[in-house]
Amino acid sequence: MQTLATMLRATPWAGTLAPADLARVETETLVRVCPPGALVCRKGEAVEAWVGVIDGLVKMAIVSPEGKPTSFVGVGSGGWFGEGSLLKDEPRRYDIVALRESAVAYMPRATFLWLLDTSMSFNRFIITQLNERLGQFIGMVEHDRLLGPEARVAHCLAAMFNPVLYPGVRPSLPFSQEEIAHLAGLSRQRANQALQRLEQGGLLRIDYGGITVRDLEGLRRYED
DNA sequence: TCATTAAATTGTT
DNA sequence: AACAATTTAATGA
Repeated sequence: MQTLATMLRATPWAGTLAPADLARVETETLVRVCPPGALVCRKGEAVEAWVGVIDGLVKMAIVSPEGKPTSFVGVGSGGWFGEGSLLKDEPRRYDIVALRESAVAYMPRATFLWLLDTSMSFNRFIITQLNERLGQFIGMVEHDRLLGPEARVAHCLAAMFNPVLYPGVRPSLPFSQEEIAHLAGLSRQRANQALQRLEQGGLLRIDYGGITVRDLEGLRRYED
């Protein structure tokens, strides 16, 4: 996944578009390369585009008034997000931060709405996307209430490999343990211990500055 | 290419 | 939250 063209070719809805229409989408969509730590989108700004990750890794996050950062979801290569805010015509509610150098696509609102009006498969894709996202968040609440730290981390990482939401994610994720802690809503030392237990269970491998998933099904099914 | 230093990340208390 | 150990990146010979 390196260019907008290859990303679009891999999406299910692009295949049913007429070549001219696909070309139009490609022309109207902007691509920007964001260095690590850069803001891809700012909280509070008007939502003028649907955002896709061509290559790289970004996260949705906010900082509390006290300055405590909380991350919600990571989005890897091939993922799109922001359709909810785009449809509701509201200001963006989260910051989007690049975790490493990432190529990001911005599809203008007009293009997005035009696809909604003209392409049935695009509509189906959006419905599926919203549905998957809903399921992801319901799962997060459920795990947050019922399961221990190890399972929280496990499910959090497994969610990064949802093939519907993030088609192009590779098995190794450059997430520092601090990032994982933010994503799972844990302190860093608790996340550290959880990761070590998961590594002992053979579910993943801890690398410097990241982790590699070895048993995705095991992570999905992990329970205390 | 190798050695030294700085910065980031991790494991532990 | 703070510390020490480890790994990577950067710098210069």
